[in-house]
Amino acid sequence: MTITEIREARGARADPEETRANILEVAMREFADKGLAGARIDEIAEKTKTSKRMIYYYFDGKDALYRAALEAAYDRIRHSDAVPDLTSLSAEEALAENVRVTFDYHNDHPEFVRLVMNENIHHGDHIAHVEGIKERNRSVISALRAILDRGVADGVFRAGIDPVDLHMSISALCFYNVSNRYTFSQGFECDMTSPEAVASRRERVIGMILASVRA
Amino acid sequence: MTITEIREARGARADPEETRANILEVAMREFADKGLAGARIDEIAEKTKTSKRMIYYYFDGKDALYRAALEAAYDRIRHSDAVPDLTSLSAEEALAENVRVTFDYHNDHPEFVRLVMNENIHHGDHIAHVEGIKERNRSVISALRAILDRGVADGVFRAGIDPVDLHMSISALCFYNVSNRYTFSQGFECDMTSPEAVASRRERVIGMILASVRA
Amino acid sequence: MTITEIREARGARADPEETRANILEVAMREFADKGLAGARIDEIAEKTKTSKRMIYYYFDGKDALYRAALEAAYDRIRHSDAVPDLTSLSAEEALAENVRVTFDYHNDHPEFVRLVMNENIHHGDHIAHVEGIKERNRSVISALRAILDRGVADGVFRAGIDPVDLHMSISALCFYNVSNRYTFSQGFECDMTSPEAVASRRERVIGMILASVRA
Amino acid sequence: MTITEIREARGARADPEETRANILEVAMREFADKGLAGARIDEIAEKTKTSKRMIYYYFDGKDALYRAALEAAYDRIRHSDAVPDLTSLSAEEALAENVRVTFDYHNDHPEFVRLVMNENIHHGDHIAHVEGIKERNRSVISALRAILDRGVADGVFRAGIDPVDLHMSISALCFYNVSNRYTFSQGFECDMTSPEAVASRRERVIGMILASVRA
DNA sequence: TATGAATGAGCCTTCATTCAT
DNA sequence: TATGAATGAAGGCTCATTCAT
Repeated sequence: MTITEIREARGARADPEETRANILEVAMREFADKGLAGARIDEIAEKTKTSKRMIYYYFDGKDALYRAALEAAYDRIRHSDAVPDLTSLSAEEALAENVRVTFDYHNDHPEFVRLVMNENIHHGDHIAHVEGIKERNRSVISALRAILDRGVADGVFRAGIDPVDLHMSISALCFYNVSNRYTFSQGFECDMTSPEAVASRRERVIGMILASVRA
Repeated sequence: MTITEIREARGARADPEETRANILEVAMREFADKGLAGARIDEIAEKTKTSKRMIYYYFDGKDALYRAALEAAYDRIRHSDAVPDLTSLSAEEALAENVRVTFDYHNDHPEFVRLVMNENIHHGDHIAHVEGIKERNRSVISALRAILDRGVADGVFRAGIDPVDLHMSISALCFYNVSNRYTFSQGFECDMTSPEAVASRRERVIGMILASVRA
Repeated sequence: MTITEIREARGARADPEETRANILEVAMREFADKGLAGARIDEIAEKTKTSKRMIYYYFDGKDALYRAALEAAYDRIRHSDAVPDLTSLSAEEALAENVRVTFDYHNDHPEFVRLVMNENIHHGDHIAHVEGIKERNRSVISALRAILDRGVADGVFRAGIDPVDLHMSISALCFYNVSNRYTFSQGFECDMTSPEAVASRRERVIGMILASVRA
Repeated sequence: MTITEIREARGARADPEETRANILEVAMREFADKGLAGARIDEIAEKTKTSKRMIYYYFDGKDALYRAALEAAYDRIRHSDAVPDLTSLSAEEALAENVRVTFDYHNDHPEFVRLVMNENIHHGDHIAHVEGIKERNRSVISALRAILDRGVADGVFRAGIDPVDLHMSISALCFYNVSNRYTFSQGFECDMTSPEAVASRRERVIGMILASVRA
């Protein structure tokens, strides 16, 4: 029994921060699952520990809640160790690790992938309001650039590779595996979610990216 | 004056096929633009040459119309020459051309890409009902397999490459460029839609795929 | 039994114009009774022969319905013979008749008075959108001016009286009797609605106006 | 630094009377501005120096607060010198002064006028609960009666004038200028609020009242 | 006395769908 | 085949009010 549960059992109030976080968590799942238009405030409220009214108390309405959920999803990736320190590895190993971590993050956080899909369905209307994305992205790019530079210096990578372009390729290969899971696996009658399928696909993606930068 | 206009001027009935096709065309655009939940029957009807009632006459309701739109989108790709005859080319040239055509199809038909995104948002619930997809896919795979086999025989491609896996990579790289256009270009402050950006990305995607299969 | 009632008894549809008019009629009464903020769409719908949905079909929402009700109230006064032809009467008799008609119109149409009160509560925000008011007002003023001119020519009225100012006085005395009925009659424990009270007040108002213009 | 600020800085409690008065002041303005149904407790609370909870602490709820505001408005008029001692003036001068003061009071206290309008919108439901009104009114009437009697004795006023009826006329002319400001000035494209317009209207109202009582 | 958090009822509005002609 | 009118269910949101501290 957590402290909060004890409190609640005693009829005491829950922590406001917790209430807010709980709403956000549920909203993230619902918006990821059904999209902005498809999600229902009532349903979100029901799955929450509080009432519908509190959604309007802590957030401002459906759109604002969606934006908050989007922001939270990006926030989470920012504060994860999605891009660990790879300076002790060789350029090739570092790039491989970078891809591996990216692949796993997508695979482990389908709700993030789906929120991004959704945002693209909405022509990216809300993402501009989400702070901190560009900084995060800049650090991703500079990490990649460092690896590329090292690889070029070591004579293992080709020169002239644009890190943004490389990131796009990595991202595309990692994203698609989650985003297009349903249509692809149905259309081609193949498994994309079993641990084995995931593991083997991950290795192939790493291989593709490495092959694309080799000298 | 078109034939239809003459007919209408004479008080004659509009061509049922044309009416149906018109509704479908509008529905495809609307569903691609806003998604299943976001699109509005009223709005679709308004952009149609006929009335809302006809949507229910020709189709069965919103879901059925969405399914019909999805089917039409896949139908269109099937009847396009998206996979032309490449037997006269070398294995490498054939694969490059295959990727090029796929890339261009995605780029030229964002509504198709967006409908597929949407279908994945809906967990692929409707795509099973769409006929003819699997045949199309089988032919895509067998075409790729033929190219791979030829390349292996010619000693230019590695052996043991799974054509489904290769198609997944091609698809991912082509799809992402359209599907994640909004979030990626905003997040990384780069252009993804200018003819130059598209052309250079296309070449890089081709290069990546070729590099990944080379012996 | 009206034709419409017969139709309805037979299960046939009511006349759309009638439906619209019915909604408007009910809305006028409700808005007059409770004000814009106090009136309830649900309650209006309930008192209607149709459903709530139809309010949004024929009008656009609460505000638009309120505006339509306001417009209808002014429309009604415009098409009433509130300002009859008085050219056959003497200037004094004409002015007296003008006041009498104005007084009676206010007394007989409290919902009009109350809608105007309401509009003033809302700082006249909606009245600007109501067409035809100014024309009506101009004709009211020109009628008064004609009477005044005649009276001056006949030597019975003072010269230099502003017809807009005179109309303001007439309007104030007629309006107040309906608008402030509740607070005044309670505060001063007097009757303001009995036929006798109305008749005697009407004569006094006429007397005041005449006294104010006499030479 | 005010005494209250010093108190607050020392962590001392605010003066209860002051808190109450502050709430009432804000409430009066808000109810006058938007009406009972249109005013919002939250908005009132926000404009207050204290919190929403205090509204329920000091008053009982929205309706009670509205009643208190109404009462305060009447209270204020009661304790104003709206009806000064006029015994030293001639009957005509006294009546003129009475009208002038009444006119100015309305003009200077639009929030009072608007609260009364509102109360009439609500069919005078709350005014019965407001104490002290009738006494005030009785004194108004007896003051008028004294002036009338004096004027009759002096041979300048007609006999048989009902002071309540006279007060109704004075009130109507003074009230309308504020209450119907928005619709009248818009409808007749005239100015009703400039100092000049107010002054000239005031003189005409005085003139009308005097003309109506002259022998 | 004071406050932020919480609530449920009810309000305005929209949606996909069907009916009568 | 075609259309304007009609509908009920549900969706998003706001309100006055109360609770626990």
